[in-house]
Amino acid sequence: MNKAMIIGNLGNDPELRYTQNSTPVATFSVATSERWKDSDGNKQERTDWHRVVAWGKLAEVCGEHLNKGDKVFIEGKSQTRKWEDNDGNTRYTTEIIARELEMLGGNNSGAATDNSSPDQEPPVPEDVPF
Amino acid sequence: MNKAMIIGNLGNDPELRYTQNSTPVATFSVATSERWKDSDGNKQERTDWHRVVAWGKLAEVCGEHLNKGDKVFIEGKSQTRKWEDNDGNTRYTTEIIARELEMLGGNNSGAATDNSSPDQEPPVPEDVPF
Amino acid sequence: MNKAMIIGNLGNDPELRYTQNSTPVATFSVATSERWKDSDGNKQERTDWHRVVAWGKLAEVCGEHLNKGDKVFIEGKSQTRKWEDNDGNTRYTTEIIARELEMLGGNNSGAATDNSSPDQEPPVPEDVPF
Amino acid sequence: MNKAMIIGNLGNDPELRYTQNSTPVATFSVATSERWKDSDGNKQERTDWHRVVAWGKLAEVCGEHLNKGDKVFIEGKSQTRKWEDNDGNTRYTTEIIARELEMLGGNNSGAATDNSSPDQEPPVPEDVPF
DNA sequence: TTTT
DNA sequence: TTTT
Repeated sequence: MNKAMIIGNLGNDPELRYTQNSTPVATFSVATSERWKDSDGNKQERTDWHRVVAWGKLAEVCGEHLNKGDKVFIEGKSQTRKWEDNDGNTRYTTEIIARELEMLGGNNSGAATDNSSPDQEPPVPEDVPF
Repeated sequence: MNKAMIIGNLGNDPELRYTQNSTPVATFSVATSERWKDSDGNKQERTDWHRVVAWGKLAEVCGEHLNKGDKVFIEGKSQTRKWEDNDGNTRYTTEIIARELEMLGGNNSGAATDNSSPDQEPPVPEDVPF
Repeated sequence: MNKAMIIGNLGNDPELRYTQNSTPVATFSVATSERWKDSDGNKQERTDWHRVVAWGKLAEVCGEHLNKGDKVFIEGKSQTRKWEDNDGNTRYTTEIIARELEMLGGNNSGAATDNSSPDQEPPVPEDVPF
Repeated sequence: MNKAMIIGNLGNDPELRYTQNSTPVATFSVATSERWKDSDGNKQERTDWHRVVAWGKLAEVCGEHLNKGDKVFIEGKSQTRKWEDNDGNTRYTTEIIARELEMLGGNNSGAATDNSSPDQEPPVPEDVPF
């Protein structure tokens, strides 16, 4: 078993691309938050960002129906990919490969704007058996 | 919600350390495997490695009772930590922070030997609120 | 492991009671729905009702903040209780004993009205170790 | 979402039957156990029995490879079925409809013997869309 | 680096 | 980068 489940909000609009095989791939980030009180009784908060990858029909559903800010439930598996940065260093990126997705009614108010050009990102996922 | 659940085998004996606060921390890796047939009917297999971190009493249980090769069920959350490698590059490592652990009866035959000195590892997790 | 996780809507306001021990207990029902297309391409829908029981502080949170129609995520374990109906027959009721609960922003519009007096219900859960 | 996950041991050999549609159905029971210390420091233990139903190909895998005593991980959904007992009373039975199953290496020693003829059981599950 |  |  290798199972990841998150409920959180999209930090950006899904990016929908296609592999050389014409398989649709959607990628986006989801933030989960936890709140607790520390030993001094002060409120603490932590946000974790999860990279999510969806393949096939699910990727297209994401591309069409998900927007920045939306709250979603995602179930999938956690996988770590190897890639090389510009300096030839080996890097690892862990992603949730989505298998199921439930929209939980989000903050669709206002136009979602894609956040582009981060400094350096891992490459687009390659085509793999689903 | 931010939930990770895996069933897999330990790739090494847990390393048990203590933060400056004397909080026990155990770290180890767990392999999950999936097998499937590709479109040509050929058997495929993929192994994913998960870094696991346990805190407090659970860390001590891991240090005492878990060994390389053991099969375990682990439930926790997925968190990504930032660190700097020797060249001053920012790196990210995703870990499962264990909350529950169930031993599933593993391969305790033979002495488990710790695998030491990988090229470069992320630093030991810092003391954080549980 | 014995884990139940649902995302659904409350069918009634939680009933908050107290055991002889003064331990708070909240009970309510949650509906989950699934939709699919059958082999003839017709849309099908199925709703499942889950009895949920919360104990202690979580029971009080439920009593204060949850209302009929609210959408929630609930994690807990599934337990089956034995009881006797009015005719002395042994009956079984399966419940989710909640451990974690996340409000997902529901249908708070309008006054929530409790659905009362079903024909025959299982008795209130007894006081048990948490 | 409606998700049930258990790790436990089979209380009996799976019963494999076929619906009028020739769809295979396997049914069996799985025990999960929890152990804890009560407020007086005494060890307590509780066993919960879960009725599991598998359909289609998964049912056949269960019929062929699972035996009484085996340890398994099961993932599925929780559903409650209505039926009538011999006195015409409406009864409800909650089952886990399995979607995934992982064998965890169990107690295959000795011949597994089916436990037969309980007083009164719910009828065999009907054929439903998967 | 594990295991089947 | 999200959300409450």
